[in-house]
Amino acid sequence: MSTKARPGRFRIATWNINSLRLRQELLGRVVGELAPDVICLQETKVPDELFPTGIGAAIGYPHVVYRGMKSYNGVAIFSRVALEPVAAPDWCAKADCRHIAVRVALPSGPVLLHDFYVPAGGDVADRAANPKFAHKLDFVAEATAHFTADPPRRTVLVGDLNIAPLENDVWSHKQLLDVVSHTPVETQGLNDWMGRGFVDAVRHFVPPDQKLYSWWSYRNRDWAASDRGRRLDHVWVSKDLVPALRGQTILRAARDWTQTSDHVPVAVDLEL
DNA sequence: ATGGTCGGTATCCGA
Repeated sequence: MSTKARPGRFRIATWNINSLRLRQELLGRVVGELAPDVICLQETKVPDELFPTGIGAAIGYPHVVYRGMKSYNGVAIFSRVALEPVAAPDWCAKADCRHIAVRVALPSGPVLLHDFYVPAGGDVADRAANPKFAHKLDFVAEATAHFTADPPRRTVLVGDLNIAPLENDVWSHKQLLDVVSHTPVETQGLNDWMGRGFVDAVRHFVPPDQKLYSWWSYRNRDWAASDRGRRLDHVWVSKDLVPALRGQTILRAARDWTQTSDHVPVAVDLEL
């Protein structure tokens, strides 16, 4: 599969950039490698008043929406085609900038696009003992309820969902069953959410017996040799868009870039 | 079994 976008195709990428200001140049490098039409970011870690507003135009993405805060979280969408902001709720009654939504003005009609940064959930997989884990489960449950009331059509949902749902979305299913990101209560929650009318667009192309990761911890001397990855970053499409799916790319090479994020970009192509 | 490494406005917390 070509890694370059082709005419008539709509390529959407998602990347947990782990500080937009620190990695502005790498964002340009992602654009050079993938040439997505739209790129969704998480963990921008920049408050709106300090957002680097010039970089969108500088890398060929004049349409930019963002929702950030100091130090933590933050999401942003850069686009080559016009975006219309869509109201996004506060989840779990927290104004913590984990979701932004837009309509993408494609010639064939608008596509609704959601960019999510689901709470990581802390270290202890116990709702009662760990408020961060409770927040994560509540966030996923609220999002599920949201899409129950409003089933998706012509919708793409992307982001760092911080859950690796399949056995081969982690380097060791057995060893990670008790580790936050792969516990049964989380994977069940994620599957319930996706079940509200979405399809896993990357797994549409890659069979479930094949290992697939988008994140490797910084705490590993040699991330590639140990390859203890997890697939935390996802692209879902509403069921009506499944016939339009054309391909997927996980830019594993980006994990080797100098001063890179611990997540790599994930892209999906649609014929729309 | 343990601890390992990042980024932010930071000498700790979140990942």
